[in-house]
Amino acid sequence: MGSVFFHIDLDAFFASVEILDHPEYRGKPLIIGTPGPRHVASTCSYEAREYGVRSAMPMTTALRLCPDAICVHGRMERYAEKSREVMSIISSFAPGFLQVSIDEAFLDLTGMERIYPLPGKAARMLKESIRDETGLTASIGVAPSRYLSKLASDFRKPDGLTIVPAGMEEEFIDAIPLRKLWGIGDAMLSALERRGLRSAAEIRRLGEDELRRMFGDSSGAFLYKASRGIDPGIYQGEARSRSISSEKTFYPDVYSADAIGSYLLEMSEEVMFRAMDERKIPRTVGIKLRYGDFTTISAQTTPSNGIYSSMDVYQIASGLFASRYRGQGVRLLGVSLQNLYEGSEPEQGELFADKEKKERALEKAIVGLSKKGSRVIRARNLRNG
DNA sequence: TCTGGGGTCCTAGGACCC
DNA sequence: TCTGGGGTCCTAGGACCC
Repeated sequence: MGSVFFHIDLDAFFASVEILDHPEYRGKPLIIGTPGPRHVASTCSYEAREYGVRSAMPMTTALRLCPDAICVHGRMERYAEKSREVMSIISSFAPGFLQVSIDEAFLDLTGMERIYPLPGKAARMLKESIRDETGLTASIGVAPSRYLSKLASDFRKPDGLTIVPAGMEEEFIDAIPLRKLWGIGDAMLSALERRGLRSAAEIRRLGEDELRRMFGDSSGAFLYKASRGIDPGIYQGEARSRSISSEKTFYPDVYSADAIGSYLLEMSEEVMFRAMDERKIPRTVGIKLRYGDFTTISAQTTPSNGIYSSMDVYQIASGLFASRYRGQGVRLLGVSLQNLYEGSEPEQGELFADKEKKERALEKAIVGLSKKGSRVIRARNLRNG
């Protein structure tokens, strides 16, 4: 009768793909990440986890914990390819498919008792198909809400299956530490602790109005629902692109104005090419600037003239940079496009110079070429072109 | 522990409008 | 001239996720 959701989570996804492609890595501690300062691990094998290595951990720390780990650079294109294989298996298993990241998806099996009378058995079948057809293992959570199914898939890993039956929602939530609830990070955890709230059961004793007063409307409503296992609606928004960004951390810090200029140019081109590829036009350009002491500054502007070429982006980004920069070593630079709307041409009646038209035509040609696999995109070509 | 890169969403204040 | 209320857009910063 009630709702039935699956959350499917691939185990140590990047590391598992590397092991598939390099069987000699099997059984060894493996880290996806570049050794050296200012790098972090993106994933690691379960063998590495035994040493305490975790995702997002600085590589220097990871290698201190596990000096013998094999480190490999991430190969995003290969992972995306493998992800498509898995997602096609999952999406053909049942309707109500919702992919939420490269290695995770939801299925809605509500009302499918005829085909899958036992959700647990269905989940085992799906795990087997994924393993047989791709060589990868997945952990699955089965629960009456998306939110709970996501927590359930993480409950037993790797190759796990956790079922939360209707009526057991609160018991299950109570078995999970607050910090592991989706949407509760370090800041929220401290805010809760400051008020003596250490468990979902304690949060549940407070009314929704009280929680909203304490934590604000949005967080209050979130806590009220999450502590009861009700989906707080985190995955409801349609998946559309709202921003495109590129950023880079340097080691050592960068001081040279020339170097900063060429990085801004390169990143401006990269984000604008991606926008054109998606047939989007940005209304806002932003920059991000981080100094050696980790102070982070962001700035954005929405020019009335419109943004139609990567030279527009570069000029705006340079202007923003110049107006904020306080002459210290730069640890990180980033360029972003926001407020994207559909379209590949300027609005009708919009004024723009001949030069702009040519610039845009040239860039469109380059996007076309790069789509065909050609590797001709180069910042320098445009600079004097 | 010395802190990536790519995203989404929220908040708070100010400008501006009716 | 001492001063409402609601709405929208913009900016800067921050929390959170994978």
